[in-house]
Amino acid sequence: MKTGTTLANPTVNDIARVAEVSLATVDRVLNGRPGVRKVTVDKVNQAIADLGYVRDTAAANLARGRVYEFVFILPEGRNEFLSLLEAQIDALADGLKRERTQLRCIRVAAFDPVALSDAIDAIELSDVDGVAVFGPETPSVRDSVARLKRHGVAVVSLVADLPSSERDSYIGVDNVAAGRTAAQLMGRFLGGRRGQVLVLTGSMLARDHLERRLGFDEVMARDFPALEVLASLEGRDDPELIQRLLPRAMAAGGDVVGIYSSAAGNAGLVRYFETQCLAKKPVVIAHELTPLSREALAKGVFDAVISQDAGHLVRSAVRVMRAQRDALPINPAQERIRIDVYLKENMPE
Amino acid sequence: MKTGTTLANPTVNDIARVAEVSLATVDRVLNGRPGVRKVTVDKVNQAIADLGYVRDTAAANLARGRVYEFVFILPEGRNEFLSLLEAQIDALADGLKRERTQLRCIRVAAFDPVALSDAIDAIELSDVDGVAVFGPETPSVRDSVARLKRHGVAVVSLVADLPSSERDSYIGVDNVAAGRTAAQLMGRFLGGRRGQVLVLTGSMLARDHLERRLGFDEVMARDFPALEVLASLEGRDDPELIQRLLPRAMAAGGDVVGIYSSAAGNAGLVRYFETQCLAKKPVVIAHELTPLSREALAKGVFDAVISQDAGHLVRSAVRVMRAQRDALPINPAQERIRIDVYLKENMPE
DNA sequence: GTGAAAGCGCTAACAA
DNA sequence: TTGTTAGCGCTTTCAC
Repeated sequence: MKTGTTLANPTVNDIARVAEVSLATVDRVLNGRPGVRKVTVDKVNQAIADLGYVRDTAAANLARGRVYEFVFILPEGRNEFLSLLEAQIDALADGLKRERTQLRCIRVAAFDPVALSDAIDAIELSDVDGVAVFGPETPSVRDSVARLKRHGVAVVSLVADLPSSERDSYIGVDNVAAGRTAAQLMGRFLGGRRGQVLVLTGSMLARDHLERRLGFDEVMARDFPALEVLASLEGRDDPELIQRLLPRAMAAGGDVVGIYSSAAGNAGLVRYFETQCLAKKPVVIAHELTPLSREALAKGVFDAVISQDAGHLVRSAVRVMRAQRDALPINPAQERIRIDVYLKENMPE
Repeated sequence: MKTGTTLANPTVNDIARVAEVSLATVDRVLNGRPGVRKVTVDKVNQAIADLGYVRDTAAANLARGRVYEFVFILPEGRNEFLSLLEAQIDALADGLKRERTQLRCIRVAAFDPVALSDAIDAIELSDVDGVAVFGPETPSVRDSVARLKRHGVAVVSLVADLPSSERDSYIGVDNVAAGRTAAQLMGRFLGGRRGQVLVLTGSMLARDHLERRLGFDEVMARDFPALEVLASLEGRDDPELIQRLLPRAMAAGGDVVGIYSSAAGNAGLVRYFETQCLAKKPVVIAHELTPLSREALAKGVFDAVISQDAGHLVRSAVRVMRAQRDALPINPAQERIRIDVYLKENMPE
């Protein structure tokens, strides 16, 4: 706890005095603006180092009258997780107005790389400070991201990473680990039973879904060889489609003792259980805590839900983009999105 | 996303102009200072409402030259969770220096109400804005908290609540729910096995431990009648003591298939498993993710860990105390501390 | 290349 | 009871 710092923090005035230059020059050096002799720059930097100066961002922004403009690009589609995410963006946007920060939200056709890169390309570079992208990674998307970066726009990938693009960072959970977690819970909850496990996925294009499946298979194969994991059912996050596909798959499987719903579109799954009357309900593990999955948990239809906090996701995205724009450091621990595990007992609220 | 607001936010100057008063008067009204006629107050408030004014906190703090002073009171004792908490306080303190916020940390004898209230009473009221208290609730502690509140100091309870005191809010998990979660996991992981479950607790004085036990018993009795929950082993968060008590309890139990370690002092538990060589390892559920419990999880000594994020805890405490001091609203969703469930698959890092 | 001075939105002496 | 004014730490014209 002890601090050896002088109590009064040094200011630009102190730097100016020590370096024997004017405030304007200090500012120029501080912000890397041209038009200062090298010797002067050195003098100022020396003073900064000597005094242990740290810039007061609040004061700087006040003086600048700076307004941050961030845009979120989300897939279209009315699934519960997306609604949650958008609600959080709206809520934060409201609170951030007093902090000179504007949030905007764009929706593009889901699982459609062209639509996504078109949307990114349509962004007016001049009045945007950062872009948060939730969508599939393809060459055209990579190019669009590269264009943003070339123009100094902060870019983060949201929920699903774009690892080979130039995005500044990824805001979301480690989806492979999330899949592993689901598998561990599935295996443990099944407690030695044998049988088949059905996996519901969204799209093979979606990196998050793919990674979850990877992690799930890995742990199932390693730790629970008595359980047979069936091929994925591609539900495209579409409740109707899922509800249609499910009965067929369940029948074909033979002895399905577990269902892992690794994507969105839980509504279809829930409705299936409402209409069917199964002798022995399989263990169900799903993703994302939403009003729908909460109810399913409470009623015992879902046994566990793996989730990521939507509020944290958007707050984190904004913090990271702002830090990136201001060339300020971030706190990695604070920005790490946790893989939340919910049983009916630990649901928040 | 659409906003109907005028782009240029109204400032105190606008209010002054519209209300036809001076800046000083506006400021007085804004800050509820006395010495303004009722009619004038009304005029100003009218203008504020009409313009939809929201105060720029950054500018206000800049002008005030305000420095927040917050103190954390933690129990003494070198257990891993406390170290984690203190490390987070130190880390945040460092980052907060540039935001005019000072954090201090006091340690008082654990499980000792008198020491705690003495420590609270010793706080210099004049130079403290808020106090975060982690300790047992007793009449003397309640009185000490009341004294703080009388002097306008913000008070939050940390980790364990002081519900009948006048603390402004509680920063920590719902410990009853945490206990319930532990029980659900225990029962599910045991998958129908019968036998006994040992509960390790810290102190009967510690509200958090008590509440966890309550929740644990509730769910075990309701959902897993085949499992017999034994009386608590009071380990006082002391690894040595725990290591001594454990073998006896295990032997006495007969057929212990599960251990719920509801408090700190996991080191003793881990050491016990290192020395003993059990035929069939019981399912172990512990609290708080620390370097020690991470390793135990990774090695399969612990099966699950219920936790609360130490970083979140202290950031939240600071945000809440600051908001309280500034009479500003908080975002309850952001301040809600989650009950984290960790398996070896979803450990962060 | 460098500096003087005004101003961002707000607060706090000090006058009146 | 109210207003005038200087100033928080930083940026930014506009001169020199």
